[in-house]
Amino acid sequence: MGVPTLEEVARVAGVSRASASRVVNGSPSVGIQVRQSVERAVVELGYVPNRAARSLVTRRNDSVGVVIAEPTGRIFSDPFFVEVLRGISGGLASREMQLVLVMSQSPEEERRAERYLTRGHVDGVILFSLHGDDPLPEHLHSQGIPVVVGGEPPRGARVSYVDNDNHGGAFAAVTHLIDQGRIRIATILGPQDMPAGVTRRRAYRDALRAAGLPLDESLEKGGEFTREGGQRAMDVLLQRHSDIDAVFAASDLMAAGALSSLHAAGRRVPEDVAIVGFDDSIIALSTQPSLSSVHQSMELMGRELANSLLQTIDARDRAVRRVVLETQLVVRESSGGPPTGQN
Amino acid sequence: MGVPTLEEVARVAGVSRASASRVVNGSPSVGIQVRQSVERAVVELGYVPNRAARSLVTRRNDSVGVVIAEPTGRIFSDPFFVEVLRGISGGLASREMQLVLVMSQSPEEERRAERYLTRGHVDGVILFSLHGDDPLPEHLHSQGIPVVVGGEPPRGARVSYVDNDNHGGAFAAVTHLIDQGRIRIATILGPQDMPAGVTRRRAYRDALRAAGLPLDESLEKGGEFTREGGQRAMDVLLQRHSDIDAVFAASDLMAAGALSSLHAAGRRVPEDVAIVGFDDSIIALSTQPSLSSVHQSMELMGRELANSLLQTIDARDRAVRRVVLETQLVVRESSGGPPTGQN
DNA sequence: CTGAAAGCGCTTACAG
DNA sequence: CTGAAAGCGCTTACAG
Repeated sequence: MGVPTLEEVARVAGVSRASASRVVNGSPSVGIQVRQSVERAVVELGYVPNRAARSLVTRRNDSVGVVIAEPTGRIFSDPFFVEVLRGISGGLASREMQLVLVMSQSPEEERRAERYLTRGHVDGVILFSLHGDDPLPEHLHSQGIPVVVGGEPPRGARVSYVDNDNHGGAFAAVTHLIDQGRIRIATILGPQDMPAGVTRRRAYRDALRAAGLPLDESLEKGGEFTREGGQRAMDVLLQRHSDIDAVFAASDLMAAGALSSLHAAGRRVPEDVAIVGFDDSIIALSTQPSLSSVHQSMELMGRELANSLLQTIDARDRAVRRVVLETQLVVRESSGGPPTGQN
Repeated sequence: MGVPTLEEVARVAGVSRASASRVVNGSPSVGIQVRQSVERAVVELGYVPNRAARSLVTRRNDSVGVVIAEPTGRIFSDPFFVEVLRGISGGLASREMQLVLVMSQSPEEERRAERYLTRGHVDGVILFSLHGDDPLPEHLHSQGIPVVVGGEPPRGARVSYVDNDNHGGAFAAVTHLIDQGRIRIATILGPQDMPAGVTRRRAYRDALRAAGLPLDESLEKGGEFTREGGQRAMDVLLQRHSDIDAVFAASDLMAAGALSSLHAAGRRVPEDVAIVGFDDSIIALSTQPSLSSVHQSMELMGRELANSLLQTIDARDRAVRRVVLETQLVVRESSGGPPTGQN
């Protein structure tokens, strides 16, 4: 007994193994009679195709690799990961494709991962949370492996990607502060070796410019993408300019740090200084006061990543697909929104 | 050309396919001569075994399924997930086992996931973040599939598991508050349909009892495992007892909510009320003041989950393995620790 | 539309 | 210790 095979399905249905296979794979050229009896047999026996056997002949795997390149310790962005994974999982589910998760924590493991991915174990690869100029996406792509990247890919990598509208979101955030009558608006920059960091800075400047406000580099201060980084940056900014009345921080975590700094300096938020973060992560609701922030849907990004990859795999083309997802400003207490738990 | 096969390796090495296979699989009964020439050929050709072909005959998959049963929306515990995944990934890496992630977001998807897992697509399953009395672990186990659960499994499921020492951690937290001279110690309970919630409550009581402090049920108040839940619970507790001088919250997120409530009520933390959370998540460092909390290593849990599962798979036994991981109290500002960023 | 047959790349008794 | 051979469960030209 054990697990039923196609052979048994065919026998029960009274047809050849080839016909049974055609029905199972939805081939159109199958007689209605044959189809029905095979379908009945499948149900009766509880038949499920053996992936390995199928894979051996089709040379497909019905699986995609998902690479999280984040080294340990950069937990700050963790809350995103699961959301993205959820989205990918959802996007893959309808196709019965499985999600093979690859996390490399050491250069050694990274090499192993790359070997694994290039040896035809997966039909395509989704990469996200890339640091700096990671050569992996271009590398995979040049080997003919369908690849799509979450976020803007490293320079020089001619691969498909799905990104959030960082510019639009940051622009809206700064414009919101301006609309509140703020005129000395500082910014806490994200890492300038990450595309998102660079883009959010550009949007900050563009928004000031659009409003006719003067640019002043001393109102910009970067730091690590951490709470402490945000706190220190805010300390410095306050020291430079005691008249700052608003801050746009490139991440919620940095904004939370800035909040501490402002608190320590005796500034009231939002009365003295208004502040807006970016991510709209769980942190935005944990701070006191609650944090205005730019919302981005990481689950949607995951779903789009899956869709893009599936399209590339199906099309077998080498076209570069780009998708930019809308972001949205959520106003909370820290920039004058109403108190308490609005979602 | 294309990908080299065992056949080619054998030809280059001048041996039979069977011998080549034995070398690749590390069989001991192979002559040194044969071994060396095969190894050379493997390197020369860059040979990597075809998983599908191997799987077809061995009836193993070299993959384990990881199920995250968490429905969308319960993001609060997200930061854990990636850490656990990282641990699992690390634990699996040495064995070249792949991690197939299964996230089901609807009952429909859950059925599909279960079908997938029971059809021999994976060699074993790791489950975590189970809610209530999920029948899945027992179900899989009864079908002979190696299973290990992260956290205490649902009642009635006789399966292996890895858990954090919830009792020890909570006991230490409450004892710490007592040591600080606090005598009216309230607790914000976690969901009582989750083992962790029940155990932490029991530990709270045990600690009070051990110190000779009276038990008082009106000092216990539960709520959802959210920030708002914590806030509301604290509101109620303060209303019941204006003389509360300490709080043990069953999660950091609830503690953050309690902090807001205390703030709104004009209580100073830790001067008037000391507070300790549980999880030592990123939230503990985002609050103002920083939050004392019980640390648990979710990455370690992941690693142990992988190890346990691998053992079960190898042993082919049905033994129930239990591992309890140490937790550790981290004292920060909210209970009298020194200010600012100690890790 | 349907079936007989070849073959995907590997492992593993079975002999020797 | 080594090799010839069978067989894992499936798909897919190829004929008809």
